[in-house]
Amino acid sequence: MGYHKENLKEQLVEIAWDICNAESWQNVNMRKVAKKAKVSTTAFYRHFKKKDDLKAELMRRGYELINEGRKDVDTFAGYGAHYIRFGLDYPFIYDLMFGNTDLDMSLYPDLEEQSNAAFDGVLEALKDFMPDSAEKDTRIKAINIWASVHGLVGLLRSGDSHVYKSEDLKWIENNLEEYLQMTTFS
Amino acid sequence: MGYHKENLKEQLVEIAWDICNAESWQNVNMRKVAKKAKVSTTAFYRHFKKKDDLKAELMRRGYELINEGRKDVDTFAGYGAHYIRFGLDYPFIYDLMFGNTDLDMSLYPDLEEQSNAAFDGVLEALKDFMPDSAEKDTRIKAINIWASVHGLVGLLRSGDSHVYKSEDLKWIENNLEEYLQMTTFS
DNA sequence: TTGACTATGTTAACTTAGTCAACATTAATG
DNA sequence: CATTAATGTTGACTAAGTTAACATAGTCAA
Repeated sequence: MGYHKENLKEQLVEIAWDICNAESWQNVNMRKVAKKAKVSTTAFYRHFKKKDDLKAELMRRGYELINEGRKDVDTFAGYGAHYIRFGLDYPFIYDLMFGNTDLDMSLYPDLEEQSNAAFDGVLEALKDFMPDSAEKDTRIKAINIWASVHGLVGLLRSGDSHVYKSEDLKWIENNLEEYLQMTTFS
Repeated sequence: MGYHKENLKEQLVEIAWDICNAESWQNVNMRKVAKKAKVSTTAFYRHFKKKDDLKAELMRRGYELINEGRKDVDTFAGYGAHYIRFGLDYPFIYDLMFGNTDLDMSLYPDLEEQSNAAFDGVLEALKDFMPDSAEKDTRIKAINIWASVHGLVGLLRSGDSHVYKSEDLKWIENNLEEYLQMTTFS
């Protein structure tokens, strides 16, 4: 009877992912994760140096998920919509990835790589879409789109307000492609 | 000799603001704030119910600051630039305001009001700028601009990367108005 | 097989941080 | 002046990240 677990590291990450995905990173703590894995609280430290490492791993998986899914997309607007939907489908994972995680990405090369790949996607897609533009203009545009997409996710999630009406947000959410077309290439 | 402090509540908020502004909200803790104010750790609880109240107050002041400053601005692009500069000048306060603060704003009406006013500003300025557009289009555009501005602050702050070159970011930062013009009304 | 080294777990305890309860003092009010 | 409300203090509790010391299991060379 296993004093050692099957593949504890993987298990811990999955448990943490599930909690984070369902309830936010705030609700992920060592004692809870350990209990679900049926190990002692500190078993974690045999596989990670600190809690931040776990966070980084969840983030990395988030990017991985985005980057995989994007391979099926062909239109440019569909591309942006893909990112936005990720933010809506995995809100708490998204928070982890794009919130102000005072995490130093350079400490986690695998994470950094996935993160860069995500932005790369936008840039490449844009190049195909507007092949005649000057290189710099394309990059600037990509930055703008990236910015818009992320800002929009925040707004869509923040919901109603006396100023930006929820009917607008609903319309946008249901017409992501059209919205992106409207605002990106007006 | 004052067993009671001059205006402790105000003092605590200012100390917290300073720490947060310089080092991020993560580094604001009751014991540190109390020590700087030369009172006991728990004196805080005579003026606030919990730490979140302090966070809400800092956020409210952040919005207040943005909203005041914006009265001097006249051009639309200048307007967006004003928001962006706030994000760059007060990065940690900005994080507090627009990061994923799982704070329920509806619990803090004063905060909510300032927050709404900030978005309102964009909408009003836009209406002046494109008076002929349909109401709904204007609102959608406002959402898009709001989103872009916030996303951009994030990018400007995240700095270099192998994909979005820092030279682009520098250019944008030094030419905010032009960038906004380019991307908003292309 | 054995013995030693390494990986992986466990227990106990330390630390930091938010918060509360009980008590003390000051200020204000009738 | 006596009472009461407001504001401070001390001490303690709790949650959560983390470390140290110890235990066991697995691996691999002699």
